Amino acid sequence: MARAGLTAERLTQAGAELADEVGFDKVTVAALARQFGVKDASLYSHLKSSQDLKTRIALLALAELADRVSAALAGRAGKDALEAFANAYRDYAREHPGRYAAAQLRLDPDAAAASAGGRHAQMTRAILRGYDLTEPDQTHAVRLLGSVFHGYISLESGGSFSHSAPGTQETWSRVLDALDALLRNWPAA
Amino acid sequence: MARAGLTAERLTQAGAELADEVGFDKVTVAALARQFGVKDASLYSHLKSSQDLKTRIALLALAELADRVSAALAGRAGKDALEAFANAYRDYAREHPGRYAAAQLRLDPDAAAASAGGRHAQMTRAILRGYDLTEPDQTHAVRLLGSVFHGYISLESGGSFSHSAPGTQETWSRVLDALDALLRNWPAA
DNA sequence: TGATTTGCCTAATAGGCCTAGGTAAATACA
DNA sequence: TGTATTTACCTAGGCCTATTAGGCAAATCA
Repeated sequence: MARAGLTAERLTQAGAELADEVGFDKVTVAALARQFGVKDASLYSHLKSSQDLKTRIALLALAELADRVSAALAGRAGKDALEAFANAYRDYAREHPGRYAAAQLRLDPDAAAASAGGRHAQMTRAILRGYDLTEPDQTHAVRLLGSVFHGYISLESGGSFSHSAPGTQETWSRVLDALDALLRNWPAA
Repeated sequence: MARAGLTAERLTQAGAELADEVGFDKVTVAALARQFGVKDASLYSHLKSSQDLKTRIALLALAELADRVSAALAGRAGKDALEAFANAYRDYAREHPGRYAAAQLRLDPDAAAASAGGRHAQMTRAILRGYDLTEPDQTHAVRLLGSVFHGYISLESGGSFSHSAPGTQETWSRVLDALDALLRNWPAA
């Protein structure tokens, strides 16, 4: 009987594509096995568990996203960098909703350490170089930016903004204006 | 054989408590049946499906949360209202992580219409009465506040802020300061 | 008290996760 | 090139969750 040529990498890749098509929560070992025309049990030679599969997809997404953000950020500073950064996240979430959902998976400490999480944190800090903030305000600002972007993308994709005017694109760009203004005039403690 | 006295309401309440104990995603029909010492199938006289159970818990959480926020907001305006509002959300999420997660469930249009979602939107707008914003900036600001609070609570509860100094409480209060400053000086388009 | 409703039961199907142990295909090696 | 080893995939089976169909007994009502 011909072999399907499974590897952890191919399974992870296929799992990521499946996630974008049907939703991250519907990525199951069984569904993935179906895609490759093999039995469920066969995947366990390559994956430790269903959780392992999900973690791998999350790590893939975090790395892809970090690459994109990094590319978007190259050569930019100030508001230009802020916008590029924010748009890179939002665009990725729109193009790859399943992967983006995977990137929100809570990782165990080992996986988190091996993830691109550190790159994301560094890049967020890099944006602030264009603004005049010192510690601990820089950390507060990093956390605020993370919250706004994550929150906005999450609410927007959940449809929370789709029931009222104006359009979300307009709000997005006004929110970026507002954040830029805030970072330029960060209130003293 | 004595009856357990199940009703949709008791099941929803117990499901909400279970969610806070073990996580919303671990609330299953089977687990709930176990708690009441009945068979899984028995719950289907009261619930349409597992999805129905989750929706009911979500509606319960949204209503409870709206009540809390409403109480917190009474008699306050300006920054005072902003802080009360934000703290009401954050405190609820900390006290009831499972219910808070349930409140993020994406509801179908029918359930959404019957939910306390409208009250939440109204209350967010109410905060802005203390600031000098007109449409469409008011809507932009509502969306920004929703994004920040949702994003912050989500990241904080996921542990994203727990690996670095300073503490999240300090950041939280500086973020509220920053939002207050931003709303008082909202940049013109 | 008898009739009706209904709450909880048993039984059974289907799907997902996962382990143990087998067979055949690919690879290494002599 | 034939043989030995590794390994990719399979069968079988156990356990968990979701859900439906149909039955009996407890509660309720006439």
